[in-house]
Amino acid sequence: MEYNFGEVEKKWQEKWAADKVYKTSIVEGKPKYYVLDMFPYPSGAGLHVGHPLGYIASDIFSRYKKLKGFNVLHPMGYDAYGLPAEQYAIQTGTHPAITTELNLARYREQLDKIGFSYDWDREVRTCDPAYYKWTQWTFIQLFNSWYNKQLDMARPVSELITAFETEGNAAVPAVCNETPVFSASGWKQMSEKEQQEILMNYRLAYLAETAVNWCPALGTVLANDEVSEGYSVRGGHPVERKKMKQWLLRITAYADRLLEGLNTIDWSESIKEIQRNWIGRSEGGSMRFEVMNLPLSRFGGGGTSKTEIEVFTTRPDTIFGATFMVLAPEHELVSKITKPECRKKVDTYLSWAKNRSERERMTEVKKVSGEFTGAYAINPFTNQPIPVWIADYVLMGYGTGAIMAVPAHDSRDFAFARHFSLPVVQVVNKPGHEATDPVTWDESYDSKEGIMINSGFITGMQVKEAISSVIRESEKRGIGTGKINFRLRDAIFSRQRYWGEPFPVYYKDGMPYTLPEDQLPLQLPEVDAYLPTENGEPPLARAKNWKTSEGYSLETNTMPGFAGSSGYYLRYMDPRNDKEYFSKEAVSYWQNVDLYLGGAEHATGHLLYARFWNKFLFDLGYTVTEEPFQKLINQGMIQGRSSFVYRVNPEKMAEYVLWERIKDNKLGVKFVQDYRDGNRKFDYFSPEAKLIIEVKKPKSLEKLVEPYTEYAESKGYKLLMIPMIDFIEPGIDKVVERIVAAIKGEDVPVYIEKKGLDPVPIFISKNYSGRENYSDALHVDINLVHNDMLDIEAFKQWQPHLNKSLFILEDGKYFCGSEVEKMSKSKYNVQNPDDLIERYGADTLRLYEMFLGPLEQSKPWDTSGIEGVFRFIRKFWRLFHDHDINFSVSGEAPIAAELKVLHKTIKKVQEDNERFSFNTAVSAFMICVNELTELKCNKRAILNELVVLVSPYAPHIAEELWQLLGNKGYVCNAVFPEYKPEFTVDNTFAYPVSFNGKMRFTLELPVDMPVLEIEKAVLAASEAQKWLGGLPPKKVIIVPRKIVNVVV
RNA sequence: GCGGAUGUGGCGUAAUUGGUAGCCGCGCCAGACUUAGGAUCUGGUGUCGUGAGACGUGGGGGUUCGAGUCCCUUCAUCCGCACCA
Repeated sequence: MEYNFGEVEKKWQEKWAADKVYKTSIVEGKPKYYVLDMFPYPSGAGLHVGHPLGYIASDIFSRYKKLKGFNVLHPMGYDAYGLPAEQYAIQTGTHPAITTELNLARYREQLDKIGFSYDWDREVRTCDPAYYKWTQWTFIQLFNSWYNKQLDMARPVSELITAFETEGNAAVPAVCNETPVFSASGWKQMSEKEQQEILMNYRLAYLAETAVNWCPALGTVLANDEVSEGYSVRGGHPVERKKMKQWLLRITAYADRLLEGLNTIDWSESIKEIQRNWIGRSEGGSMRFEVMNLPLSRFGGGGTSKTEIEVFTTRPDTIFGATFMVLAPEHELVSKITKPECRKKVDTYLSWAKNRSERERMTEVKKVSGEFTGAYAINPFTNQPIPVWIADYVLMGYGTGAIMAVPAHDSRDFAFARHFSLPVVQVVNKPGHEATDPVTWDESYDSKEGIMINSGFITGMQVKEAISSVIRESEKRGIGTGKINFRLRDAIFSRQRYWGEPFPVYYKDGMPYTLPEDQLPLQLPEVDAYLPTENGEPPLARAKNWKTSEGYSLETNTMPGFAGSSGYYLRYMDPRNDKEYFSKEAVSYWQNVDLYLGGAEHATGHLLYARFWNKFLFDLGYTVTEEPFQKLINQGMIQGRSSFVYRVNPEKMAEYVLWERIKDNKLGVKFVQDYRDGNRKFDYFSPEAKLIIEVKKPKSLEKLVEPYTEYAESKGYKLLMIPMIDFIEPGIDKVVERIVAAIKGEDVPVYIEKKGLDPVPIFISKNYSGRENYSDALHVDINLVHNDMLDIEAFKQWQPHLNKSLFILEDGKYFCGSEVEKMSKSKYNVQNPDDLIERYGADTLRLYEMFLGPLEQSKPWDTSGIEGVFRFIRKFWRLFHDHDINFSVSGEAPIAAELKVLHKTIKKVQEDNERFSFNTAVSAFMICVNELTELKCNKRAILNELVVLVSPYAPHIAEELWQLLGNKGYVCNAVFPEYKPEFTVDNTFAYPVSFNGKMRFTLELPVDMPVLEIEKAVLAASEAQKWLGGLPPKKVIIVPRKIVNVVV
């Protein structure tokens, strides 16, 4: 029987499910291996072929590890909260849970058809109360923790309270928001509310008024990683800065550990680099500059209030070159220090800067703008007064929102100084160069290489030495310290949306408190609409009785998407536990994820939050490893390959084709195109033949016959009016014949009346020369195209208006064009896996997706190669069957050649699996099957092993053959065959013999032949004489079992 | 502008340690079979050249007996970041 993939695949999928073949449990003593796919969000569109690429790879690796004796954890579940379902709910009123449920079912159905080895008993969904109970629980732990810098870990807030009660906050080594210093007695005198407000500055989950990314279109705030270039990543809506009170996670406390941890994990360099950039650690110093002569009257009375501007700089060494200062427009000191005479201009600048969108600000980076405040500060090292400016190239969100400007050694400061004619002083000298007058410079010298000049006590030092000297001196004088600054911001954790986890938080006296853990989960309430209330409160404010049993009102924000996905890999270890997040036993056995597979788009979002989440739980003693994902592989994107048909513009085509026939004196007379005479314009005109030719639709021509004839007669010209339809019927040749006749002076009718045809679309095959001059490319559904050939009948049925289409073919075929683009519905290039499985089966799809190329590389999806893989599957099947396709294997002992093929393949496939080179492994299978077919090998001893080898890639056919071979149990529980080198060794080696590095011939010699004898044998070979040309060789290089190179 | 990655036949790719460039597959060409099909099988297929042979891994240069692989330089494409002090 010819291989019936449909039947076989269905059969085994059902058996696997019925027997729970992929159910996993802890087996003490057996080595574990945890393979995880990135949490999918099941959208309404279902899977396209790009999604399963990673799943297939991880499934192959899971199955392989299982064959190698590992206890493999390979779960799957869904990130089920998300904006699309909620947007749909807003539009239609359908509860997002319903939409989500539908999408999940469809997703699951598609996944099942591909034959994955997931343990579905471990499935989790973020929107399931049994799951989000633990998301809420983690939030409570964050709320009740603070970060101890000294111990470098999170500690309970209760410890903090004890410290405040005994010694106040001055000596507490915490990462916290700015908090006034208080003593133990000060703490005790505070009201509960005041104490809670203080504690809020320390908590790892805290409520604060901050500038947030507000997206009006989505009606919610977004985290930094959810915004790109001023637009929301999801949906592409504009985002603006807005001050709001929001929950935040103090991820910045972990900045250093998040950075350090990158050195311990096996991730691609590019993702690590993206994370490093995102964390943005920079080392430098913080320095305070005193502002001179403040207008004291503004503070009511002649106090001695000292105002200082604090700056952060990575180049404290250049302080002697700091000739002015710049504050961000939003800086709190701006209004305080601005002199009355400058106030008007400053205010104008402030309102201009404020009204500028984020977008404008980003695109106009190169435009220099700013305003002088009138104030001066003292450079603490030069003791010179330097002007204080405001400018929006200084960002409030980074450092202190103020800088000391060193125009000689910072390109932005340089541009600013030039624009406003501020002084530039050189303080670093380029090694090996003389100092020059900065007036002559075209750009600043930003390098960290050089010797200090004009710099007081650091003059003559190297930059590096100068940096530490200045920091030391600043610390001594109490005007600054060494400081490390991060670009990373705390993560905004509130969303003004319905479809997300409710916060386990209620408000008492305006202060937030967390619910007791035994009241979790706090379930998402029902609402009458998924929109904000009239007063702009989030949708949860619509819920009836959204209060605790004591009557305190509950938080109306919900958590963001990354809340549920940050710790899901932990929950898979023990997914049905209702007492704990996960048991101690489970986490100490499964530890962390060994192999994590997913797209690179989560580089700064999920992958950073999950690492933070895990580290926090590690500090609390729940997780057992610092890093959640040991090895990360980012599968490349699958792009779409669009197909095009070319719709002819008949008028343009007729003109183009005709011109090709009459231009360059081809008919013996010269023609010009687009001839003009006054207001009249004609398509072609030959002054020699006094002939005008006009090509148009019959309808247009009819109207023109009269005026044109009149005109032609008045000028003594001949006139030909050719309806476009003539080019198709009777055809271009007949048209040319008429023109030739007219040139010869024969009597040719001006216009032969013709009925215009109904306008039908005309499509021309791709390779007609000149086609691009008269046709437009239109996307055509890729399912109507095979190997770039259009299925014309199917195309006509595709859309009603194409029904009567005409085609201009090449060799009776219509060839389509193609282009690589994003896979999208509107481009008709979406390939859905179900169609391919229907036609070729899941095994072929799995093999083909792997065969496409290296896993991490992006590539266009092109089905033209799938036939080859399909052929391989059938050829593989035929190895086990005789001519009449009856199952037939022999029990005979295999011969050496067969064993060699098998073991060569075992070795290759094992190595390829280990290095995730699945494309080359598929090649190896093809080679193996080709060679065994050649050898007519149907021996059980060989084929049994081969089936195991193939099973991770093509599990269904492998399972069927495994059973036909008479084995007990499932092939997925078999043992990976052992490679035996003795079967692959040869006793001869075909040496490639090169002359001057160019391969000329091969020479078969015994493997163990000594070098000297090889040389003799090579030089004695008859082919060698030709290349030696009678001369003795200069040198002979022999690498045993590799190569011979003769230098002449 | 900065950072990262990638450039090999008509196409997807292979070459794991510096050692026969182009494996495997698609496509194409020729042939066989045939109930004409988008089936199967066989052979061929980097470029130029009738040929011996020459050339050939984006371009240029270098190291080496030998370079797709190492070094320098340059170009192109893709991705990420971008006033980050």
